[in-house]
Amino acid sequence: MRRVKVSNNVIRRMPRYLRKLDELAGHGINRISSSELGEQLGLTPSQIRQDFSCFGEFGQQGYGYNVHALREQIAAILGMDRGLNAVLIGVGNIGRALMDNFCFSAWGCNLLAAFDVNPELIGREFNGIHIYSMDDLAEYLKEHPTDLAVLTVPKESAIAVTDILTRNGIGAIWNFTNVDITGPNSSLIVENLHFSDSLLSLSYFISERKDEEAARAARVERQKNSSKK
Amino acid sequence: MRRVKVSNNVIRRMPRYLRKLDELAGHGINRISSSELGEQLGLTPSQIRQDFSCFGEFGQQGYGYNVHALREQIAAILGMDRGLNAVLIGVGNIGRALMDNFCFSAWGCNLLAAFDVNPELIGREFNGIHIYSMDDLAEYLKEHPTDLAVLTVPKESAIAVTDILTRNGIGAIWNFTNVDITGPNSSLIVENLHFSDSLLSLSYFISERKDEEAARAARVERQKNSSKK
DNA sequence: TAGATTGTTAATCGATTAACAATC
DNA sequence: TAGATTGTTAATCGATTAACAATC
Repeated sequence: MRRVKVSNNVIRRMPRYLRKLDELAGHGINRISSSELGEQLGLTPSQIRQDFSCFGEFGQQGYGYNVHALREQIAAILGMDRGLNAVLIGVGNIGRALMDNFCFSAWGCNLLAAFDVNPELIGREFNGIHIYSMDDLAEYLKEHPTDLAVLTVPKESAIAVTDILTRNGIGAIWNFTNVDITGPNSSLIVENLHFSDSLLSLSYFISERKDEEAARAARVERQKNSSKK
Repeated sequence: MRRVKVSNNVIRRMPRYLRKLDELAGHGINRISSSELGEQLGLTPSQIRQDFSCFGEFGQQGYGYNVHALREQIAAILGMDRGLNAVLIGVGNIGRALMDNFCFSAWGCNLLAAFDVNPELIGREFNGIHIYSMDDLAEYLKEHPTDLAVLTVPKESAIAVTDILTRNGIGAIWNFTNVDITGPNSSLIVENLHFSDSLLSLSYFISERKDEEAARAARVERQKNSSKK
């Protein structure tokens, strides 16, 4: 199915396609053209066809795409059918929120265990997930091959925990800490979810708009003044 | 300070620069060149200089950049000195985690109020933030000009709540729901933080690597077999 | 002054868009 | 068959990188 080296931008669009297709399927729509899909997603039809063509030929001339079939193709491309095994490190507020409310299985992942240093949490279960002591992490990973670790520890321990994880064979980290954990040399796959980066981008766009509005207001004001004399 | 229309990519790099500069300042470093910064961030010196030059001239030939001064410039660019006012809608697990643990003020935002429909939550306070009834949202927004809303409601109510927010003057939303809330026409600023999109991208990269490894293993196997005969 | 490093202009590279033959 | 729409090749656009004069 996979062919050329696919650019990051393309990959980041795939989950959006998936969500949209699920939505369409939910509305009972089972056929869609690239132009209609583009309309709904704010993308050009060309781009959509280019994106899909990185992975294969999923459409049919004169018809478009079958919503269900395309959805399954994209799910497979994203690896949702692989049942990746995950552990979660750090049962603080975010970790807890993920354990309780984030449906890992809906995205093809199995969250199998959680780890924390807090004795009050160790041994408990949230949403069916057992919480182990951090001391048992290395041992656990040796016995249970694990595809990814969800990193929700305080940022102070992010680097140290990453170290333990990589030394014990973890190849991918979903990083919720506000710290960059990519070692320059390592082949570790890191997916960052930096809340603060996201908020700061938003802050930028809000500020930009405020500046534009202020500039417009100032222009109007100047005009009023100059027409007064 | 601002000059040309700045590309999205540039803006997304700014928070990373900020974090790195904070880190450097924490280590007592007060001078850095674009090449050293590039080294540490995995970017080319050219790109870094280009990025900064979108907003002004912050360096000095033969010297480089003053860490503290540059940090302040970037903070200002991102709007961290504006004290944007925020409300949070939906005090579920993620909402709660943000209220308790996310330091809005560290990023120049004031989280001033939260809203929920749950009578057991209404009237309570978490981390000094009062929780109001959703019924009071429209009224609150009329009385308190608010720059952004943090959307942490269940995805079923995301669209309806977005509607209320925009009708009452909210111009920007930090969207934690797994739903696209951008109306095609509206000028609403939306910053998405889609957990599932992020996880699926990670899943893709893990799958890609697994496929590569499997392919390599198969190649080795074939070679072994062919050399056997 | 000589060395270092910026800010900026030009060159390259990659991603998006347009066009169109293939075909359902 | 005629109309629609794909997959793909070519053209355009934008972003990154390289080069270098300006200057601290």
